[in-house]
Amino acid sequence: MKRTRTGTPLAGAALPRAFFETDALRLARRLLGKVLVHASADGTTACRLVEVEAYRGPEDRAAHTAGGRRTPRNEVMWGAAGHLYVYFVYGMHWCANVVAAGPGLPEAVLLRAAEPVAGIELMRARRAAGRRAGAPPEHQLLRGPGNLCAAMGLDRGLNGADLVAGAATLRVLDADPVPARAVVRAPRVGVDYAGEHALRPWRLYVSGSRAVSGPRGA
DNA sequence: AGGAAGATCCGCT
DNA sequence: GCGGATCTTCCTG
Repeated sequence: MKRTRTGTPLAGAALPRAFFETDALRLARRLLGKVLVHASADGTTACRLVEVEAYRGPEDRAAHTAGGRRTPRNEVMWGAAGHLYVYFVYGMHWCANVVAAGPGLPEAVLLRAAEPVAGIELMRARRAAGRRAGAPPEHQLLRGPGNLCAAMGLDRGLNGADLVAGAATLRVLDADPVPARAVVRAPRVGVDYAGEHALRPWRLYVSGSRAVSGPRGA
């Protein structure tokens, strides 16, 4: 079994469809600590999820599907659970979500931050591409949704990709769950436009992880 | 057809 | 803490 220096195993079983078929808030909680693996042509990268956010269907004004809006961009959110929803923001960043719930229920979990588990050199190379900034320390390679996508090589080509069946390009591997005492719930980041919905504590992160982005209050 | 806003990141003050 | 970069998507007219 391959282990990293943080001790996270890269040998967990790929999680089945049923794991994803629940509402986004529950899925967000379940995803903490799990390992996302991307086997690309350039090599394999894997990371342990430490920060996620739930986006919950038509009623959630912070979600792309607020008010039941269904567009080409958010189409994947309306489909079956266990697929990847990737979109482009601010003219330069990709963001990746795991689709939750079932067809017709547009819920998803935004992947905000993770710790490197495998393929760290490839992550560094991807982060360095098209950038003039110096090399970030290891714990910042996957810090923030845009950085996570960059390091993991997630972009438009993976929008709609199945995390459970079909080509095994992307998988979520089982790993030790994060104990309740280590889970912090906080308001979501960057959704001030959603009014009072922005205050809902649907951002979950692992207490103490240096990879967590944004405000890290007690 | 046009324009405004965006689930961000980085560097500088 | 603030603003600039940068461009797709979606809504309006």
